Amino acid sequence: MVRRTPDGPIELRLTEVEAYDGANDPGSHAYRGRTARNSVMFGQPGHVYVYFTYGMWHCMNLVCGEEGRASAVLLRAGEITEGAELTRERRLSARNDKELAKGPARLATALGVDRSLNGTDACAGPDSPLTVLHGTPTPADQVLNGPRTGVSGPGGVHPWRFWIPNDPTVSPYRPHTPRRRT
DNA sequence: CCTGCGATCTTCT
DNA sequence: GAAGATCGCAGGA
Repeated sequence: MVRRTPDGPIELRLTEVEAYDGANDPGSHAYRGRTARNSVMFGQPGHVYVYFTYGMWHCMNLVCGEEGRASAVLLRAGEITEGAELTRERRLSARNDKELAKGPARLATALGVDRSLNGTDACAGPDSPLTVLHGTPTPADQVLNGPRTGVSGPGGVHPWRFWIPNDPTVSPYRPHTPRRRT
C-alpha cells in the first residue's frame, strides 16, 4: 500500500487485517443496511472506507466485494517500509518503528488518513493519494487466522482476523470489552 | 509485565 | 441516550 503525501510517499507492508461481510455479518458496520456513514462500502471494490470512532480515531478499510455487497477488509497493522520519517511526527507515542502502524487507528494516523479520503479509489494509479500495490504475495500457509479483535456477539465466532505470525508489527489481540456505564 | 480507565464525538436506536 | 472494528497513561505486581 502506498500513501502519497505532499511531503512524499509512505509505503506500508500489511501484516494484519480483518474481514467484514456486509449484511451477513453482525460485526460489520453494514449489517443494518446502508447509511450515510457506510455508503462507500456498498460501492465499488478497491475503494477506501474510512470511519471515525471513539471520538478521536480513524480506521481504514478496503472495499472488496462487488457493488452492493458491502464486504470490506479493515487494515489493522503493517510495517512502514518507506517514508517512516514522515509518519513519526504524527506518531509521537511510538517508542520504536514497529509501533508506527501497530493497530488500526495507529495505521491510519501514521499514513495521515482521515475522512477526507473516504471513498478514494485505491486502484486508480499514481495520481491517487492512496494505492494498493501488488507486492510479493505471502503464501497462504504462512498466514494465521483467528477471532476478530473487539468484535462481540454472534459476529465474534468468525475467525476473520488474519496476520503474519511472529511479525513484530502485528497488534496484540484483545477480546471485546464492554464499556463501563457512566 | 499487566490491569483499569478516561478521552471525546459520531452514529444509530 | 448509549455504545463503539481504540489508544495511551497511570498505577501496581
